[in-house]
Amino acid sequence: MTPRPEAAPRAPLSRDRVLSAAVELADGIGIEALSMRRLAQELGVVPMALYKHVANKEQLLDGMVEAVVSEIDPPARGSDWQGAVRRRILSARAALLGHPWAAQVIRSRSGPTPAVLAYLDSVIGMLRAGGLSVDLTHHAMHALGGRVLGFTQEVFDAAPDPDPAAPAAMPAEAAAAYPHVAELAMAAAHDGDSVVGGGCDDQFEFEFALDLLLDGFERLRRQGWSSGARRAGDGLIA
Amino acid sequence: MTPRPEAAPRAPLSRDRVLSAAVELADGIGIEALSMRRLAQELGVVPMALYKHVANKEQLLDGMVEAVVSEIDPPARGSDWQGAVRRRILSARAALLGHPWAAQVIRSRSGPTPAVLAYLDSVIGMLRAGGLSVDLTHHAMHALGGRVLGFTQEVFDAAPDPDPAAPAAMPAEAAAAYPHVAELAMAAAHDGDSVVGGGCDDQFEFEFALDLLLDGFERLRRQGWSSGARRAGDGLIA
DNA sequence: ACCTGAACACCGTTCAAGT
DNA sequence: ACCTGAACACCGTTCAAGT
Repeated sequence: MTPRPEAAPRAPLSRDRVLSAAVELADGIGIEALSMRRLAQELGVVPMALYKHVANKEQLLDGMVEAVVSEIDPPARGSDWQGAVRRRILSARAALLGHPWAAQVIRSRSGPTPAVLAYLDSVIGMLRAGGLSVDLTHHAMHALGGRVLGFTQEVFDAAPDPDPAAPAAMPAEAAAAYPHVAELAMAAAHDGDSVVGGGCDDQFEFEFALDLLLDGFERLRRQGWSSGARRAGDGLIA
Repeated sequence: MTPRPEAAPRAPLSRDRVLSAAVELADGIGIEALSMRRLAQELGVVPMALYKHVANKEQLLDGMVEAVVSEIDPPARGSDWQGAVRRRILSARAALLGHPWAAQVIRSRSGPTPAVLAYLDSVIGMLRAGGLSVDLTHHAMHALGGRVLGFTQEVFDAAPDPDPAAPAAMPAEAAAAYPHVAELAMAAAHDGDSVVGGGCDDQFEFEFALDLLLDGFERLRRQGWSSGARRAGDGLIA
């Protein structure tokens, strides 16, 4: 038999080629139809060949998340903290809008991948630079929830902390790479909480965000706000 | 062969028995491990027997959502609108906390089930009764996102509107059963949008919620707020 | 008419056999 | 040493054969 007549000789497989093919395929046929077998077929390769480049499907999904998150624009500089944070979050939203499956997959990961951590770190850094205390920054990040990644969803599915007794368990290298994340984790640790692990007071975080929104609605109601103004914040702060 | 020695003669299968067994099984082994075959085994029944009571797995999941949502406390009466809405949303959160898979499954449904619609209708009614305009109520519901169902997540995954040209396409019976939902859908329709379908201006809704939160953070920052107060809204409104 | 075993077209992944 | 076909233990669902 001649080797596969219709297919041009494919470039050799690589992790990058596998990941970008997976992203493109998920964009095209949807995340629920993406399978190792279907992806292999798309690459003109036997299914088992993929396992040379990703350990399993979980790691494939991790890699796809990294690919999408690295499309987010780097932070712009200048202007007030609210404008800077606003631009960065809207840029994340724009990046994820091109991949409708991405928010769901990010949420389904058990923890943040490095690119996600780096992005969160930069947003935290912007809030801190704007003068928000560590405490307020912590709760603000929870309130933003998945908005911080461009979507109206919590960033990660609730997963039981694998080791709740662990103190500020962030390894030194990670703390160096993500200093703002580390600062929050450290501060939360003396409550037995961890901003990275699942140890926060979820009920408090939930009510914090809920009350911010309810108070905002009440303020807009008193002002007779209507969406003609096209900006919720307009006129809110004297 | 004697018929299945260990199992007591099972009560005859019914839709309710199938659904509550599915909820219990998902609570126990996780939603990703819940399969038609596993559920059948749990009920001491051949897999195909389930298909007498649910058309397919999608309809099984719909039924599971209905079961969980019907656990939400009915609305309490009295007190200000913020307190009433707050209590109802926290009750929804409490109901869903007992079923960690529920938020994810609700989001994965293509549209709201009747119990979900009824719940949303009641929350909308509370906001309207509190004096919020139809317009503000509409955006408030989007801003609350999945909080309205007890979790920090958009209620439904973005799905392309099957018929974007449809006008306020809510059937008369549905409009009668869910009058507050109908009011919002009607108001949004003249923009070519539908609060039920996917036709809203997502970008506006996203920025509306984002700006409410950012303004809230800024207000707290100016006040030197710290979480010792344990309530984000404390002192926000004069 | 009702129920159900076998079959179909899939999965992700292991493993042993081929080169 | 590398690659890969076959196999394993699953899926949801169809369908025809049994009662």
